[in-house]
Amino acid sequence: MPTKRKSKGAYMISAVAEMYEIHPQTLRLYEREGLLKPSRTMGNTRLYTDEDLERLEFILNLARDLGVNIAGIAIILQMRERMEEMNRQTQRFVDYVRSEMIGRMQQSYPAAGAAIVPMRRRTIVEAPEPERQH
Amino acid sequence: MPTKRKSKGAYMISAVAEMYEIHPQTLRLYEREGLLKPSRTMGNTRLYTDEDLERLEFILNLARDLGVNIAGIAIILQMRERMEEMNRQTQRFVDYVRSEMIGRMQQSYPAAGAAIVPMRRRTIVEAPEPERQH
DNA sequence: TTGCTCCTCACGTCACGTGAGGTGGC
DNA sequence: TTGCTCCTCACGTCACGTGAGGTGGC
Repeated sequence: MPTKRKSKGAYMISAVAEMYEIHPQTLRLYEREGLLKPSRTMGNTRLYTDEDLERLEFILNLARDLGVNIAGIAIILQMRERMEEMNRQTQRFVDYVRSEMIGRMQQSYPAAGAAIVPMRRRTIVEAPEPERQH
Repeated sequence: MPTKRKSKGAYMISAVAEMYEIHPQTLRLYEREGLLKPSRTMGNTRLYTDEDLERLEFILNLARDLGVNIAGIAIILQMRERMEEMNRQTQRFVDYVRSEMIGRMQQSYPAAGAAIVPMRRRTIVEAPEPERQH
């Protein structure tokens, strides 16, 4: 017996439509345009994971609140991924510098260690500001 | 006697329109929507600098080739600025690490210096790929 | 005067969202 | 059977680009 919710964190289209007050056809449109890629059951029914829903929330924020069209959302999604990758890379580099060099620095330049710590905090950037374009 | 070109690197609207095959009204529209901010003469005539034109090229790439609407372009422009700022900051940090620590590192861990150099090259990211969204 | 500039108003086109209509599987 | 799913086709609305029309300064 099918239910709207398939398993922990996997939703069928009508459940998602209800949760986000979005037309099921719109969800299918977003998939057709490449914004979402939900998995499917063997019977070809779409299954949205929590990860898909996080992505959907991001999409809806852009589409509804900011008025961005589908082409723009596609670009922004890939820029977001690139920024996240850059941040991961920067973070790895910062961690490397800290673990390999801080000890040595503290001995001769105690002030330098302080300069590295705030840098680390600023590298987390995930999404654009939800500012309204008048 | 007024000319289309005001001075080195400052263009009046019809010159810009001709160069990029864009309707003058479209340029005014982009300004009204906040994408471009050309300066003005004392007589209130728009003057586009080379910097404005670089920005315009970026906008036209998004609008014409990728089909992004104005709201999307506004978001993408501010994400681009943020990425550039992140890169500048990362670059400063990398330069700092290199100048302050490389000498010391080379003495005890010669391989570590090599790991820093490639990191520096990857931090230059300016614009999204000009891929067509089918 | 000429050829540019400024502005506002209005229209055609197209993308997006939504609805209808018909199908099929759990 | 019921209530979901899938799909395609079509329509209304709105944003974007463009044109017209009237103004003013170099």
